[in-house]
Amino acid sequence: MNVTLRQLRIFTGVYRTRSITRAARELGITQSAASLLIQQLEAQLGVKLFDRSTRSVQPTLAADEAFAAAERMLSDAQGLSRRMRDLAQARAGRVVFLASAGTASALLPMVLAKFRTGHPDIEIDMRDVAADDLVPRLSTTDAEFAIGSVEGEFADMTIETLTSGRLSAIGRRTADFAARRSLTWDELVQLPTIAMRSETRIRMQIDQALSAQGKRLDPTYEVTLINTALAMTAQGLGLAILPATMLPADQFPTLIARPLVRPALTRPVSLLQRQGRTLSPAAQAFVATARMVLAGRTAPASG
Amino acid sequence: MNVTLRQLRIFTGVYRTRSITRAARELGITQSAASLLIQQLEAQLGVKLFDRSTRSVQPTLAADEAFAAAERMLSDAQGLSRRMRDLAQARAGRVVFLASAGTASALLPMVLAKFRTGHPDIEIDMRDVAADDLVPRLSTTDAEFAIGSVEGEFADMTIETLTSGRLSAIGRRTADFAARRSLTWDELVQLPTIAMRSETRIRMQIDQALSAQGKRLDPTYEVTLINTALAMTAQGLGLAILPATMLPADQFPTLIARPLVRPALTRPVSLLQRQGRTLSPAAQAFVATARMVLAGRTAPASG
DNA sequence: ATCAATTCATGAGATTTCTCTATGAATGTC
DNA sequence: GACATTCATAGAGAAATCTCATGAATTGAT
Repeated sequence: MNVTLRQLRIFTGVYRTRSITRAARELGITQSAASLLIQQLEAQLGVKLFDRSTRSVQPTLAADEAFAAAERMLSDAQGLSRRMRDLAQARAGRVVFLASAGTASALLPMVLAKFRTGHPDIEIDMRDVAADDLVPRLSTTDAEFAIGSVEGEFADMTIETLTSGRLSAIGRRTADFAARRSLTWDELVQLPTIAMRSETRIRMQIDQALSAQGKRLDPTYEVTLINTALAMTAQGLGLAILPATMLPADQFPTLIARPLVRPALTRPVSLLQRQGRTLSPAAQAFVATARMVLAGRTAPASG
Repeated sequence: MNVTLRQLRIFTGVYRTRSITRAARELGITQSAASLLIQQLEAQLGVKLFDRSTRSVQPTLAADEAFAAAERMLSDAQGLSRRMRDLAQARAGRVVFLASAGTASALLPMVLAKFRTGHPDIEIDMRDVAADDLVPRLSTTDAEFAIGSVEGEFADMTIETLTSGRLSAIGRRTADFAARRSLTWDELVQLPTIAMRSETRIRMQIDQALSAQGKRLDPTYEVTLINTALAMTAQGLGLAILPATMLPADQFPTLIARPLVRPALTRPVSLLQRQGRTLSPAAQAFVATARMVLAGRTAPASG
């Protein structure tokens, strides 16, 4: 057999209290059990640890040395337990995940803010990545999950839609615009529009869908960053063509979104995970927060 | 229950080999036992440590952290075992002991030399002390034993005579002197003599014994250090009056000792130990060496 | 597609280990 | 000298741990 932490625990107790009886009481075992544990430890280490008589328990020199080592191991053990408990309760740890550029800039900041209030000590490593890279990167890096607009099926991946936004026209809350329930893509032709540059995934989805119907978006402005589009819209330069989910209400209180129809397009925001890999508790907590925050933003099934 | 080293041992094995079966084999237990231990550890830490399927055993992030801590504890445990084994076998450690000034200078150097050849890594802390202080110091300091000329009984102390030297006249190996079997104290009066100063224990013993018989030593020279007396003798300044044990043959090859009689006096060299306190293995080894080396020097019972 | 092989999980039973109670021996106290 | 305290030990019972047998999932080969 081998040295056990149990033996070390009683050993340090005896060492400190200079009494088997007292140490046993501390640990909640009987004196005889403690006596036996000490004898075992001595046998396993091959060293006398205490000179004991019925009246006194004197540590030997070897015990002095052993004590230091034992204390260290026990505090390591306690540290390990505590650390693991913190991890389990998502009170500590680190969340490494991938986010597509659009999601990272427009949608995740509010998730991050919410998460931080509940889990202030968890480190977050959000890596923004081109949407096409989400799946390959997730397979190869240490990221635990990915959030972004991904459609289709992938081997060894599970996909869960967190929210999906209808492609919308976003504009200032004018009486005119607010009165509309929706707009058609055709109507946009007559209006100044701000769309994402055609290299972006959002724009590609739009162009594909429209061209299938023989239509075409011809924006007044083309930008790279979602925030730029929104800021320009807030300035009255035109209507931003974006998924409704991408509009942070608190940041742009003057703007409202109206769905675009004919065709109605939706853009999902999905959570990707590697199959058969549990998320760390911290990641689970983060995902839960994301679900909660984003669920409130899902567009109704139709409208 | 609590985390055990056993669990950590199998945990690190599984972590390294990525296989419960292989780790179990390494530890010499069955796969099912290993599987169980991992489950226990997970339960106790409250964290999933491996994502396991029948085909793969993937450590989680928590496992990465736990592994480092576990490795540390295990290597501490091994270090402890090894260190204790070294101590037990007197391959390491430290011997702290007291020696009376005379013993320390004349008798112990050869013990130390012998001991060092057999136990090169053991540290020695020899504290030389006035003979009267041996007992009180042994009770209060961390010295494990004491060597010196002590007679009588002491509470809580055991005394063992290691060697005893007859009080002798030490002189150069002249034909005249070598022919003598012994000398009487009375004969000394006509010879030049070198004795220890009257504050020393050796001298006090002599003076007491002689005065009981109405005699008296009247030395030509009085010195403090035994070595001084011997060096002077070697120069032919006179006969040194010392216990025969105090003559290191290798250091003074020209000198020989002849016992003094009427009265014949002996001076023991004793080992003092605290009762009920085991010596450390290193100290035991040292004491064994001392017994061995000094036994060869004990004067025959009479002659 | 089927079959064999590998690997992990689980349940039952056996074994080992642990712990407790009871008791004895030693030692210091009043 | 009686008493109280403390450690050691023996025996019984409880708890744990291990092994064996088996099942389920997955991979690779035929």
